[in-house]
Amino acid sequence: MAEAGPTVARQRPTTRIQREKRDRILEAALDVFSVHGFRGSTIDQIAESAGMSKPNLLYYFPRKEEIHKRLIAALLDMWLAPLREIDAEGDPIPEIRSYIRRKLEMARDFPRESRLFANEMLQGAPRTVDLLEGELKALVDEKAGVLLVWMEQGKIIRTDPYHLIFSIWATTQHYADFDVQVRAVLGKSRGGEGRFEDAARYLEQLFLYGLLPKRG
Amino acid sequence: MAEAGPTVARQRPTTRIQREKRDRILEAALDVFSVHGFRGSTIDQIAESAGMSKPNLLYYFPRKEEIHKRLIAALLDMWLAPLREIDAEGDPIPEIRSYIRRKLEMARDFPRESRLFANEMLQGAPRTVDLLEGELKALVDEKAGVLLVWMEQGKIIRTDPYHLIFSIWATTQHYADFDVQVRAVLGKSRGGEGRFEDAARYLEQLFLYGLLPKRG
DNA sequence: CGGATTTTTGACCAATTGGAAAAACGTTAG
DNA sequence: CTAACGTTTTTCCAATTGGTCAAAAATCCG
Repeated sequence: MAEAGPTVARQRPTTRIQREKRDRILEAALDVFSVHGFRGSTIDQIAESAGMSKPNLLYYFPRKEEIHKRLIAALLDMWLAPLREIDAEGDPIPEIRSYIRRKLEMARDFPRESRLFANEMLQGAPRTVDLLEGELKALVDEKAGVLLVWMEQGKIIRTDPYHLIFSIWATTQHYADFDVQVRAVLGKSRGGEGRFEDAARYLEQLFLYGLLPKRG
Repeated sequence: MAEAGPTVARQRPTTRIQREKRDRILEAALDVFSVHGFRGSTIDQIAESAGMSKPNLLYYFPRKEEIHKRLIAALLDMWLAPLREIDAEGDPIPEIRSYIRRKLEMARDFPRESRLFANEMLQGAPRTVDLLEGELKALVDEKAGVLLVWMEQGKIIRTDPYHLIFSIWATTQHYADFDVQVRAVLGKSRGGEGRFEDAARYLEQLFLYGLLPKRG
């Protein structure tokens, strides 16, 4: 009998308004969550920042956690893209250099995403642990393998590939997560937009040559 | 007339109970604030974690912000101690090495303090900005000067001393702030207690030699 | 011991929180 | 145009929040 027509409620297509509002909500939520964390953020805050009423917002995302989950999922994907791009067939040094550069650009261009992630980590990743142990670990394992090969080929120094990756994450994300501190320490004169280029230059030196002057 | 005796209420000395309870509260508050941030933490949570009732807690610290302020103040002092210890008269390489080591030990032994600080930074340091621009900046300026001298003496590579300090902060604190992620990625086999020694070895290599293999 | 002081409790409050329900309002395809 | 659907607002709710207050209980000291 079923073939005669749609008897069961079909997924209605999302309307223009739905797409627009959902986007506005996610934008606003990113602002709020990235600063105050999940528990510290309120639906009211997000709604106001998105320019709508709380019940109106809840019409699009029935609960607070839904919004947060969506943000985290989108974020992780984007966040790992640079790591995915590391090419085992490429030249080690340029590959690592451009990985660092891309990560630093992300810290500059998407600081809210970085902070959202940092907030989640600080809280023990209650809503993200599975992804970390699954998708993330798998990807890092793979790239750590690539690094190991490069080390065995003598292309880069023999060292711990996992901690190498951690140190790239740490140094680049620092400029998003600890932005206030960076600005405060650099002061008005050097805390301007130039700080990312300075950081890029410094990090390149550090990762390639370290701090010891060349001997001989 | 006033000399005859104490007519105005004197500061009574703090009792044993006061000292004990205040300590217990600060301990509990560190647990809670370091995970959930200021806004995400509740007095009830802290009180329960400290094993006392909310009104009882409020008897010792009349408001939530008071507790947080005390924690941040104590923390900053402790946090900057290793940087203070950098000795302009000392040998650059050992000085920097032991600074890295000390910072890493702090991330290992005081992860809650590190996370409390990170939380505050992520939120834009609303209760800490003054300290950052004052005390902290002054100290970093001083030590950046020391590093500059070392660079001019050819003892270490010529580079940006501020970003050098940032990179040490970032790489060491990462092991406290992103602990969940580090454990998840390293997995059960390598995520155990050994990870700090591995990190120490790796960071020493990185900061001294970089990733390029020695040529010639 | 006994009175003064310190500490703890229980009851309470106004504001805020996440969310539900339903009515009112818009939009749009037929 | 109008019925059906999508959207928004209004009203409401119970739980939680930071914090008060007076009374009760515990402690301290001579």
